[in-house]
Amino acid sequence: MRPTVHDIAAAAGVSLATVDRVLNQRPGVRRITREKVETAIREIDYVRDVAAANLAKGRTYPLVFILPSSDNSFMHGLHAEIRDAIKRSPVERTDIRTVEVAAFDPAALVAALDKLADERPAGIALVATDAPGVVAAVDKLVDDGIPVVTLVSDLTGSRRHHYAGVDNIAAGRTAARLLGRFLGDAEGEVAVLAGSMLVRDHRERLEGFAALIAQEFPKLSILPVLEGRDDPEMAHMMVADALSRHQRVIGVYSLGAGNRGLIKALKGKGTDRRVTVVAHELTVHTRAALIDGTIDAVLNQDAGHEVRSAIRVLKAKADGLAVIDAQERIRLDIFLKDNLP
Amino acid sequence: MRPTVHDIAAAAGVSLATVDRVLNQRPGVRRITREKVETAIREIDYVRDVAAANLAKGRTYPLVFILPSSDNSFMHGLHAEIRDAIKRSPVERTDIRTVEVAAFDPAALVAALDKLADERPAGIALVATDAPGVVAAVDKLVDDGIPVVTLVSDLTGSRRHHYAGVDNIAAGRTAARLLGRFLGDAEGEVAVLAGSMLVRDHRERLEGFAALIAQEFPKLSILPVLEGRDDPEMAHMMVADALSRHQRVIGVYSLGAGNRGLIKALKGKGTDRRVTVVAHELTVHTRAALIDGTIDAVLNQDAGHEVRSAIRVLKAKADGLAVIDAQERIRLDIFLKDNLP
DNA sequence: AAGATTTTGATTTACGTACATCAAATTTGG
DNA sequence: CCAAATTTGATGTACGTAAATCAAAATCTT
Repeated sequence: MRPTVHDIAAAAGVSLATVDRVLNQRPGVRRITREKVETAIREIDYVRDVAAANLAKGRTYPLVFILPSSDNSFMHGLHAEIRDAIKRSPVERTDIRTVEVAAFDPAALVAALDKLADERPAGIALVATDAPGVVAAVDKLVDDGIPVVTLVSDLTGSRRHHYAGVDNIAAGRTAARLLGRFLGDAEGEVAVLAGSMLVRDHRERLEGFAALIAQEFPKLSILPVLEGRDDPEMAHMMVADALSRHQRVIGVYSLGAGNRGLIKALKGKGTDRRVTVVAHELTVHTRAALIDGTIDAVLNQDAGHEVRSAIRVLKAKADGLAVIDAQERIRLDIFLKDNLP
Repeated sequence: MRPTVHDIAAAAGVSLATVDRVLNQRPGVRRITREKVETAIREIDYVRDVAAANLAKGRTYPLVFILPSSDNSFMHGLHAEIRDAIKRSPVERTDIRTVEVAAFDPAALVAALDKLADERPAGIALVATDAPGVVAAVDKLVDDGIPVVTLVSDLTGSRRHHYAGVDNIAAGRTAARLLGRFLGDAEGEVAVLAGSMLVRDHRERLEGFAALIAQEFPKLSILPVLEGRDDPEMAHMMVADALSRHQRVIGVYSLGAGNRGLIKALKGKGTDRRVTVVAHELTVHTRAALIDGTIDAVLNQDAGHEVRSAIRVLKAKADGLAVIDAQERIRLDIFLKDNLP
């Protein structure tokens, strides 16, 4: 049988009340006694029954998700997944609230974070905007003992407890290798469609992509990045224009969220021209394009996994428990038309 | 606040004891009363607090994993993951036992399953061997109300509650497309190395692979399958032999677990010859081969995810709870050298 | 060594559910 | 309509932990 608080008391030769004081860090215990209890805990290999503890405390986990108010299908998907998580709240003892913050606005994000410091939720998940002020605000929360995880976009240099998202440099490299290998020996140009170079994940994807193309596929040259602001109209115009102006374009890497316009432009081009396309984010549109052959591969991060992982990690950190690293690693999914979910 | 049994009692106008009788299916409740309580449960949207219930019951989930006694690195990995799960048992209230059964021996598997019917564990996970007798044995367990999930290898035609594994036909098709696209316009032969065609997952992978090659890559022809029985020596000999006898081999699909021999054979061949290789299962060997360029892509199923998913599903089924389908879908991982974990 | 202070112990209640027991009420059978 | 059988209610204990209270003991001050 699993050891209980009673076993600790017996092993340490103290009363239940003292064990409780130590376990819950209540005052009024001498150093020596505290150490005696802690030794006993280690020796009998006690782990607190979190379920029983939560029952006794009537505990819930107030969690806050800070999200940019971006209007693209990935963010919509993320919101939907959070709503699903909220539906599961009674069972999971969570109490999830979302806070929307203007996209790419470090000051607004810092303000939101500072406000939460007073509120003291059990944990915070945020889609980070990369700026020194944000790093400082996050570190302050961490110092205050509030678990923080970054979601989708990481915050390097900060002491956040965890990052629930993919490695975007690796994603860019993977896209480059797929495109390069799919194109074989062909020589030509590659167009890159991004949302905005102000976003860290887009920058990182481009960085990885460009590096690997330069290193391993010298026959391919990358055209200046098209920044479509994840807007269908704009992306359509830019891609159509690029395809007509550069007849040597044989590949496209779409690393942002504005794939609707891209797909339209690709379908509009002459059917004689074969363009190999790698895009990010699996949506109804990219899925259809994958099936009809307009897109050759889709890289994806599963928003549902990211949200559930963030919640699991925040709860675990709040309880001071270990997380299963392998379980919480967010994988970069590669979809061809044959392994669609 | 979440409704409790007291709220049910109040809503239904009965006593707590009656609610308890209904909830736990104890006898001595009139039809009408039972229905009244059930209506109340639905109306106030009651969900049993599983944590509290388990606490009261002192419940643990006795689970049994039935595994083939195969000696390959994937199965070793699976065993390791189960051992990890056993370490988490105190926290997860599981009590996991593994049963080893001779590989590819339906009779032995049926015997093991029948034996478990008496033991009545809270759930059973099995690596299925595909045979009518096994289907019948599994269906009997299901009829007895014991949750059953298949692991790694499914059992079509049975009424198992869940399958924790990948779609192997899709895996074969994905391998075919990767190989076909990587080879571009080249014409030549493709060698397939399998463990044994007696194993369902290997058969299915081959089926998907051959179908897609025939359909979309007519310039490639598939050589007769090499059955290496997942043995390094044997695989080495067979592949080396095939490579020397068939000078037109430009691609290899290794769909089994015996990649050590394959890698050795590939490294032994003349360096002038370029062979594109897609293999299954990420191990230390395939990982190294991917990095040094001997292998071009690795398809993988994460044994840890499969085990944890199986456990979650079995517990949920035992409690009559819903599972999050998206969370329990085991994905086919595609690894290039750039997105290795 | 007396009193003040700190530390420890003993005990109780609570969380939401399970399960058992006994008494009371209701229904059923004859 | 009475007795027997069934159904329902009332109540208490338990699970492992949290949290509070009050008394007792130990330690510290001077």
